[in-house]
Amino acid sequence: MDLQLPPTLRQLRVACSQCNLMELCLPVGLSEEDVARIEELIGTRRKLKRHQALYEVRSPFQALYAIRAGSFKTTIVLEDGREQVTGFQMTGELLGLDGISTGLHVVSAIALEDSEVCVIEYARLEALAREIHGLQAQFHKVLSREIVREQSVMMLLGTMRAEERLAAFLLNLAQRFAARGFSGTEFRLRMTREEIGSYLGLKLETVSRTLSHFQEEGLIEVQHKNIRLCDRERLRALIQAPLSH
Amino acid sequence: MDLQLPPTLRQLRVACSQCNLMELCLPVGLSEEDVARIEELIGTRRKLKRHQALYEVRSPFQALYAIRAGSFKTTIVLEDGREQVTGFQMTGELLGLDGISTGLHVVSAIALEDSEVCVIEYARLEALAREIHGLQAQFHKVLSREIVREQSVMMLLGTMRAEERLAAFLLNLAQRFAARGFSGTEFRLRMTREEIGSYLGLKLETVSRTLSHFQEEGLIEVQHKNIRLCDRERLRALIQAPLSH
DNA sequence: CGGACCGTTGATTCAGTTCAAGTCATGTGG
DNA sequence: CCACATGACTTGAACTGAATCAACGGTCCG
Repeated sequence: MDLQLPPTLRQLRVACSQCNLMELCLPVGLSEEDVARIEELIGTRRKLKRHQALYEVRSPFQALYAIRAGSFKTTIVLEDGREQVTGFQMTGELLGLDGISTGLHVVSAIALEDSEVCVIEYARLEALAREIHGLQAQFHKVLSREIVREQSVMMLLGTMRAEERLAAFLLNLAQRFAARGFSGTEFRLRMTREEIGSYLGLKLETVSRTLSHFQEEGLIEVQHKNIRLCDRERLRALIQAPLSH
Repeated sequence: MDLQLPPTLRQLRVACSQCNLMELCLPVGLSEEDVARIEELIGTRRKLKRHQALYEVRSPFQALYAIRAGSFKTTIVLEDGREQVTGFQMTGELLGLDGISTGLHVVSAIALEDSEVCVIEYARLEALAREIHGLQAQFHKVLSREIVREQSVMMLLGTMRAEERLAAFLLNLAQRFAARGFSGTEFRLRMTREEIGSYLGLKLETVSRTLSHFQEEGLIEVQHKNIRLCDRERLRALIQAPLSH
């Protein structure tokens, strides 16, 4: 049946039920029939090139976006031009939640590599959430999870030292790669040192130095954007008791 | 009719429609009849003494709390005991959103003064949100607003200098007091210098020094916990261009 | 009314920034 | 397909904003 649709429409209809991100995305824990109904939600998909904006700050909000492939950063800009990365999002994660509050986006979402998202029209999501209990519950959890995530970033920025921030960052990335079936030990950073620094409240030089330092200590191996975690336990211990010298 | 109920029950039934916080709390923008239905939601109220916990980290989540009177801080604790204040909440604001994600609270909520909250059982809220469109919409906005608020704290912690952080903090408080019908120019801090510092990622000495500095500059008057904003414009300007000396 | 907490201020230290120089990688146009 | 330009990363040296350590005054609560 799908095969009879013209190619562009066929592309629109790759179903949630067929998507290997199902258990990371909105349809978590839903029955088969509910997932079928959710598929109505996914209007279109959108491809983005590296550095392209999925949405910009102050643009009107109408949709959420589920990342199907690739990764993004979200950034907020101060009037004087200073920019802060507020998050890095990868496959299966939802973008756009910031817009619900005022109807305008307060961050920009920029692709870190060529990426593809599922467009979830918000009005339809709200309507469907009223009908499907599990979808409502899951959506609320996603919103709350974002609140919790940001709280741990606040912790990181407010009380941790540079080493601890980097360690927490690497472990968090590793854990998310692992949850997606990739190696949690060896991975490629999709963002620059400057973007990492912006996220962690550090300068790019500090990020670079700290990574080198970790390498000297045998905690990780760094080769450009390729990271290998050699001693996860010590890295984890670092978060509570930073290297003392 | 209310008067015929025993005192304890009467207390339970002070209605949203009678509450002067209505336009700050969940019932924003609802019709009279919908507000009447929301009143079913508000199970009980709870009074807390200063320093008392409304909920503790890791405690099971079943309810949200609307602050009826008083104020709170939310804190998150690292395993080594370091603590971070993640927010200050005042009248009309909602507490407990962090628990939705996992069913356990990830922060503790502590009263900064003798306070009172309305208990909103979460299961009932979800059920009612499925029926009342406006309630659902408003609840999602509240969740999103918290995400946005935390993003601006991330900005503050990640890219601002001590002076800017304090200025942003004071202006934010002023704006919230004003929204509640209090003076946005003169107010009393409900929290200690240490708590402010924890929130802003500064030490209490830095908070104290910076406040003194603002006073020398004629930006504010400080007397213990009483603050008076003398020059709002310069304070605001500070956020983009910190005092250079 | 006494004691613990809260806040202020000063001197010193230090983690991270800033400035600078140079290497390496990437990708674009000739 | 190479050459060159640009952006990304590393490392070093000097600087600085905020932390730390310390001492003291004020206040508020029990």
